[in-house]
Amino acid sequence: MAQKPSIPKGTRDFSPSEMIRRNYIFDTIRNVFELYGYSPIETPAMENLSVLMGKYGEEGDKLLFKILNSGDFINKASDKHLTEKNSTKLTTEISEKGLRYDLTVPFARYVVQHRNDITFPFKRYQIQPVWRADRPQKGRYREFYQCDVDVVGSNSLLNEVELIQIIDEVFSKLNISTVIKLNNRKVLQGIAESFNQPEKIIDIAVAIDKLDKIGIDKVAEELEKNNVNNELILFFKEKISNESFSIDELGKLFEAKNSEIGKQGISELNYITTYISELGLKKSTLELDFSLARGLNYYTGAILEVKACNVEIGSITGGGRYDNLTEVFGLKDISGVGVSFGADRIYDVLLQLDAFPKTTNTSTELMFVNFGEKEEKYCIKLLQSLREKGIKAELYPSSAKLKKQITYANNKQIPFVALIGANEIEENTITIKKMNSGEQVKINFDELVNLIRS
RNA sequence: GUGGUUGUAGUUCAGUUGGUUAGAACGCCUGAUUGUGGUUCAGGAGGUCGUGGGUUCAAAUCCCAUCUUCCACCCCA
Repeated sequence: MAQKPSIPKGTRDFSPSEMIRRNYIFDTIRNVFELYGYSPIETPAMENLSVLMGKYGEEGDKLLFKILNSGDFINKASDKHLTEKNSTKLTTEISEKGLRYDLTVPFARYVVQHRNDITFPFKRYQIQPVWRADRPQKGRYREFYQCDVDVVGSNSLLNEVELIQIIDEVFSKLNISTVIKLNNRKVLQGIAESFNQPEKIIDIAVAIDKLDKIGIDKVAEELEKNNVNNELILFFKEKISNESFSIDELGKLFEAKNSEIGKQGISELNYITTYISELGLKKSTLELDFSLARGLNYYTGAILEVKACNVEIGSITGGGRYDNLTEVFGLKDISGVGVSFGADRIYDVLLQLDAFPKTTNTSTELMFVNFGEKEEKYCIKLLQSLREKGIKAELYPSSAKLKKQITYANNKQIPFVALIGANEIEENTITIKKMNSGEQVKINFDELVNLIRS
């Protein structure tokens, strides 16, 4: 009769064992964020569409989940748009809220809205789910978590340096080797400017970003299609796609063409790489990659992306500097820079590398077997004392067959089981079964505490 | 959004050119073992074959729709 229930496309349930692992990732990331002086905030799952629309480009708007207005929304829609069946125009009349697409735009809104309560520079982190109406694939979901760290109200490049350190710290704690790819939008702008096509910057960015994936020839094809001039295409073909092409060469180009923006991009990159090479990284390598562009078009300065070594998966972290994000909400001259860790992909990477810690101390350490009413009353007091000492313990809730109770402990991987029957109560002892060996010992309460702690 | 792919027991999967009662392994439950799990042995439960419609004497099998899964594009964490 009842149909099997299900969940929407691209969403997932998480079992206890998955949650233990997910929390391990979140806890690690959170600890690093706090170590670097960032404070947590949260924002609502839904935002007004006016906040979200237009921030992610045309494609992004399509990927927003929109929420229908309450009440008789269709009655309030205009007949004109209904009969025209114009979805875009109709949407604005029947929906005014949407689920957040990322954490950066809601954060910008937050900063503007609370500007009087915030002392700048404002360093915050935020770990919450986001939603995208994308077609799901592996490592790509419609609901997923982002872990964002941003600092707004500071132009200092020290922030970029610090973010790279945070990335290195997080992945070294998670035991993942990574490559951090770094570029600067100003460099790309400088290139576009040097070849007299500054207006093509977006097309160029979108095309060149695919270099690793489709190769230089296809990139050139796409640039041609977008009417980018041959001189520029040739430059990409001969220089940018060439491994040995250096930052100094690029600098010379900008000198020759007198591109201020390009020169600035180069000096920013040099600042960051010099700092990082002095500080050193634990488990990551920092690489300049002039083909890195990133789709989100609010970036204006440094852009970076992190890939895990030895795992075929999209980028697991990305971010950059954005100068004008708060401006669209009416607050000028506030620059921000931040990165976003993709917890779900990090989970997949850890799984593939088999890099989750073997011991998870989050589950029960001791279980009391339940022999009956009298024993239960006796055990529950011991249980309370153990919990007060910080030991994770539980009492089997009914006096089921001993076999069933021990099977339960076995499946839950509880290392110690306490058997307290009439004899033990009389003797004031506790029989402990060590589940890994099957060995049993009779001890007292203090000895038990020491045993579990050892 | 475009093109392709997938769905059978709790799980992973068999299932012949459409043909009687849809199978296996693992898991689960019961017992051997009434105070003892992971091993062994014996037995048992569990499926309107994703959903809805169609073709046929007859459909898990063929057709259509729909949902879901995975993949490529697009885009991205």
